Amino acid sequence: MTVKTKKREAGRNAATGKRGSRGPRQDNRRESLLDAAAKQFSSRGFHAVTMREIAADAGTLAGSVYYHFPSKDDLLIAVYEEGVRRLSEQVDAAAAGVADPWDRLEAACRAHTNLLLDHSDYAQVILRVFPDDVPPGLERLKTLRDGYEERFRVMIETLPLPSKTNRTALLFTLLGALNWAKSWYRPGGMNPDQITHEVMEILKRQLSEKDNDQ
Amino acid sequence: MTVKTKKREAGRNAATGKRGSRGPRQDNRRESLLDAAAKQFSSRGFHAVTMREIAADAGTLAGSVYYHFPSKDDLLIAVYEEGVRRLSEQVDAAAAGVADPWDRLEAACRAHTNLLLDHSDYAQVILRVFPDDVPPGLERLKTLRDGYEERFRVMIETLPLPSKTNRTALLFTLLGALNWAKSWYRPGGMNPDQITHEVMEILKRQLSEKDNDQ
DNA sequence: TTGAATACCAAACAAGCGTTTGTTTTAATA
DNA sequence: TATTAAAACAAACGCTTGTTTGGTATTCAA
Repeated sequence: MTVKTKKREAGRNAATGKRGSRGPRQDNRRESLLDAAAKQFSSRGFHAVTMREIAADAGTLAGSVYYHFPSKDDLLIAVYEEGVRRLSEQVDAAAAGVADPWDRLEAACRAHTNLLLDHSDYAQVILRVFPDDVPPGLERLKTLRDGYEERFRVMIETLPLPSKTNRTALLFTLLGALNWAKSWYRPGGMNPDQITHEVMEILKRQLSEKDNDQ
Repeated sequence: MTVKTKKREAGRNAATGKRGSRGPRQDNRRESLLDAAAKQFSSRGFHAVTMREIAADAGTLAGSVYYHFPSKDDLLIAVYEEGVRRLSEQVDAAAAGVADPWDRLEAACRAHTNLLLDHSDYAQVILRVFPDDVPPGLERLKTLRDGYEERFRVMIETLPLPSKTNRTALLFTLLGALNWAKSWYRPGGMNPDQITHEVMEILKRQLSEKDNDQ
């Protein structure tokens, strides 16, 4: 369950100049395993998924997973990290180069929502799995999520708003609305872009500085 | 797993006039079991909790749970139903007799948020447990949740708003913001009433009819 | 072509799971 | 107080879980 004596120094050796050490092979199944884990964890939650199911999904056996990941907990953490990485990457790319603060925020939210609703099992794990599903890794997962959300806080900080506006509340309202969108995302309904736009309309419509007192 | 042949006709006999039938005893542990299950499910999720833990929490043994509930799935459904019942009760009571549409909605939201953040393990189960954690009961849980949320839809329907306002988006933004509030509910931070108020301020501030075009 | 590191397999392990069973204790009724 | 249903106990069941182990195949640098 908790951290254990690493038994086989699994995975890629970190570029030690050590003689005789070799890099990872090209046919190794680490990536397939991560993909399978992301798919299963995101759709069914951490505890409902078994190592045998993940392994089968990746075309291998439960025992073999342990060559790449020391435990089920670590496998989840690896997926979670990759999820945050991909979200950060997409959101930063979408926001980059957009000058207007509101447009920049909306572009970032659009990327966020798209990954979360459609395009990434990795990202969806972050919504489905609770940090306390994995006691040993709890703090690490919280830190990862906080680091990701930080960029939204900064974007909201730079928004032109009436000075009395509670920007913290605005941040959490925005994130809550988007992260909850899965429950109103039905086939035949609105797509991620539309959902994002509607939420932004509601939040920004009359929050712009000039229209208001103060 | 699925529905099974009920083996012992457990629990309260439904007022059959049958001779010799007796009602439930007063010292029975059904309620303690429900409480324990609500507490555990809400804080750790469905699959992470064992029947033995729930039983121990209620001061009894795993096998004894089956006198009151035919399966773990059914136990969850019972908790979920009670959660929806309590939320509905509190929200309806809070909204009753408030004339102004915005004030009524805020009162309802305040009740909702208070139960969800503070005052009810039962209510919190609804946020923590996903319907597809329990495949056999999936539809039932979805129906329960939808029925509960319906009252918010109705309250938003009666709000005085610019006619172009997307009320569906407003509903989901509101529910998303409130249901996500757990992540910004930290000791020393805002309390449920304050959180609710801040969210409402953001959503309603300039959405009132008169200030706007159309 | 060799040899050693990488990657995987196949089988087992102990522990824990939800559930069932047969029996015993407890409380309310007559 | 005797009776009977309600409730709980105690122990086991079959199965699944995450994980470990020892051996085998595969790849690639030398």
